[in-house]
Amino acid sequence: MSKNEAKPPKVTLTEGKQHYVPSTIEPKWQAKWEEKGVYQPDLKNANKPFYNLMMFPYPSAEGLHIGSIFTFGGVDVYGRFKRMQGYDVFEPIGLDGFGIHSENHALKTGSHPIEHAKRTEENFYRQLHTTGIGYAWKNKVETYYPSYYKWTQWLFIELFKAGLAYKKKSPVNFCPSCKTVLADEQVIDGKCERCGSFVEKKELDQWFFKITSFADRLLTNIESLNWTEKVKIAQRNWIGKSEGALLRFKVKDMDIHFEMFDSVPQTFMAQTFTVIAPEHPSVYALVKGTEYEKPVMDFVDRIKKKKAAKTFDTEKETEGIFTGRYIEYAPGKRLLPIWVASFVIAEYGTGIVNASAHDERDFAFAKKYDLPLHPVMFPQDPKLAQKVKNLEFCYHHAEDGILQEPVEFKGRKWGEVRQDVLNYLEEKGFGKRSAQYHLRDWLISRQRYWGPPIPMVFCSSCAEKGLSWFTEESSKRSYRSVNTALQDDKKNMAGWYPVEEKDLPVKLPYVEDYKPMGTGKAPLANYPEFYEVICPHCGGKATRETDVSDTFLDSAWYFFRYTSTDRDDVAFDKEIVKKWLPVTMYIGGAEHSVLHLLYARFITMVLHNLGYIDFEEPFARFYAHGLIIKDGAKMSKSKGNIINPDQYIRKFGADAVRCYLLFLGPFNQGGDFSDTGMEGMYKFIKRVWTLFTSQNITSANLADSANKIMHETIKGVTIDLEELRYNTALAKLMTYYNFFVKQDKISREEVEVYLKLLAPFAPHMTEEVWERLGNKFSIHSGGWPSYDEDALIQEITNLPVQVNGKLRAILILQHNDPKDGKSIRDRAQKDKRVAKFLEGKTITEVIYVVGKVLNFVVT
RNA sequence: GGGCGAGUGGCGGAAUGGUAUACGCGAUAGUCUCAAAAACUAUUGGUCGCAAGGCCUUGAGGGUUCGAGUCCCUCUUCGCCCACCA
Repeated sequence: MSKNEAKPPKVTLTEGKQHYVPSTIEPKWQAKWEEKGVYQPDLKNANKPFYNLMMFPYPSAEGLHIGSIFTFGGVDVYGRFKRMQGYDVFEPIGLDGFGIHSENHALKTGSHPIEHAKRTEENFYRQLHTTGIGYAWKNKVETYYPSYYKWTQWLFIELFKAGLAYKKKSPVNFCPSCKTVLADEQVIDGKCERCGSFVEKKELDQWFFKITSFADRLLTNIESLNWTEKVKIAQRNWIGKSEGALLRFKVKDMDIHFEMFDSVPQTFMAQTFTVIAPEHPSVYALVKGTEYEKPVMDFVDRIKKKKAAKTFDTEKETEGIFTGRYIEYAPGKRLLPIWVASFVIAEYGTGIVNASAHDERDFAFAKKYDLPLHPVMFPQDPKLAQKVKNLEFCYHHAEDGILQEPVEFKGRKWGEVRQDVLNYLEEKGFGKRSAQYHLRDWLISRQRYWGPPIPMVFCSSCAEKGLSWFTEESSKRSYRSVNTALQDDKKNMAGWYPVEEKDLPVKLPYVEDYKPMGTGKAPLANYPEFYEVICPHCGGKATRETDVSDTFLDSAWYFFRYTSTDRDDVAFDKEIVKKWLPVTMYIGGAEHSVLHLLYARFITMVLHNLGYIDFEEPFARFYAHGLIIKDGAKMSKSKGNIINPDQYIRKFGADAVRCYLLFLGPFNQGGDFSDTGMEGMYKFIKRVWTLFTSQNITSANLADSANKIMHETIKGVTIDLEELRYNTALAKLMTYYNFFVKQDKISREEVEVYLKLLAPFAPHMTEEVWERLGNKFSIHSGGWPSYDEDALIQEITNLPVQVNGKLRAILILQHNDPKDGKSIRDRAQKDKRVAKFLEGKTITEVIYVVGKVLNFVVT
């Protein structure tokens, strides 16, 4: 026989051949699974609850794209694996449909958001049903139905009553195109996250959640979470805790004191001037009635306008103006001129700070306006030190910089002196240790239509009397306030009352004209029939809040609701939540690292504080999946590279599509989509089908080699699945298949084990073959195969032999060959491939790692 | 500017410090066929060689080690996130 002549395969594939037609078997099993409730756990009585959750989808009207099959499929593989291991897996699905994105889409297509949502919902669920994912369909949740947002509103009220929701005028990010306010997190490079327009600053009355009062707990709890590390890092950075000193200074000739935050207190003696943010409320007080009033206030106006304008580049345009005032700087016994400076951030720290020669921005500012500088820290190199003295460059953050002042710290290194300086500042009474956070309060109100109306009522006559829910109702009932430091905010809430729980939900009325107005008022403000109400306290005329809440609030608690969709008397069933939460495995995109994940943690902490739940972290484990891209770019409508999965599912079946996507690359990385590879995966599924549906299965015992590879594969696939390494798990199954094809016969045991290992990946095909083999329904609720370590012992092992670390030969060792160093060494030296390289050399050392390698070191 | 991560065949990718390139795609040749497709068989990092076999190869350079894709340092390219945070 010549080399290339075709050999018939050992296992005949033509005999009794059954064609693999996914389009008939897939819908059949989807219907049966649902009918039998295979994926519908008994939430009350489950013994081994496992909450396997996919991050709340926010589907667009176009429906799922191929990337969704990757992520949803990957989540499902894990759930199916856990279910087969004997867990009661709860894998619910729903959709997040409120929000600007949907509303904008409705505006664009000229339909009403409600109709738009209905269409999206229908399409979304239709597509999802074709994927065969093991969802608990009875527990669906959609955020825009009153049965859901009733409880979103309830949550708002709970936060309000706890003193965690407040309203205040504030400069906010306003998108002129979306005509709404955006949270800081939704502004990217000064542009709107949604539409890309440049964001403006506007002063508007807004509702906030006091997430900052949880900053420290949100930060410290991160340590205990089993989350993808980069997401933990992103959260830490976002919370942005900075420790340092809070110092207090008096303004010369005025009864004004300023507190200032200094995160680098080591060089405090270098401070020579003070800079204050243009937006700082005290700027006017400093200059009022002086010759500086007009120029300074003009300057402030100009900078404010510039900042609001789209072209302001903070890097290049540092500007300032002198106020004519001075800080009495006690530590240095000198006066510091106060300047208004464009680069100072009003919202960070206290919006005013002393400046020194050891900060780059301050240094540059001083050079520009010829302000005094007084370096107090120098490099060890005398030449460089002289340059610092001459103010040739800014010397900062140098671990081994030597301090000269104050005398108490003369000669000590910057990097070692921090704690001592902080103690010193406290002892001298200049200030105290303090921490600042980058995290801001959560701006929760939106001047839009498509969201849950904020369930609050304002009564102006109560407001005049200083009355509010806090002065009236809360004192009648014993209501535990979460935050006792909010007395001032509570006073500012005069006139506000939450809607009574019995009157919830405040339904979002169907209105024809839902377009945003761009006036700072929401569309509902045009509908007196909506907002005109009776004050719950005095019975007078009052008005409803017409803003709606941020869609991130909808998604900050949905995982509670999934467990209790049958209850309309509570947001969630405490007992069931206790049983199922925290979520055992949460899988989602890393792009939600800070927004959704932080808000969900915050809401969970609040519910914990209010006594509703006994845990304070919602997600025990979070795994960030990767993205499927197309031609190197993220799929997006604007690029026109969105791939619709429908055609592929129709052609290749859901099993092949999801296996292909998961095989592309590691689950936490994703991959680039191409349809050539999909054909290959389809062929693989088909080959497995053909092999197992042909009549070659015997009841014979396994050959030793077959036994070994079976146990090897069970072990490998089990470990890979636990780590969500789907691509390598599939590779192992392919290798195992390649082994089958070379066998004369296959035993029933092998086939069953193989089908089970493949079942999480290809649920329909394996279920069908499982049934054809006469097994009991369903493969997915049957057990997961276990492996036997003893079966993994190698009969024959290969031992690489190296000379100076270079591979020269491979020794084939039988199971009972002597494995001691001497025997192995003797054998290796006799091997001609090795001997050749030892000839004429002196062996100085022999490294032998049992079972791994033998290495001769020669000279 | 700061943080995180990644550079491995034609392509996607695999490798607890111990046989680099598993698995798949693609490609080439063959069997079957009137032919094509499908299916199956074989080959497939580069290079020298008839062969046996040799040499080279994980972005570049250095280091640690008996041994480095893997650990350390320098550089470089790319990706993502944050960014006037005192």
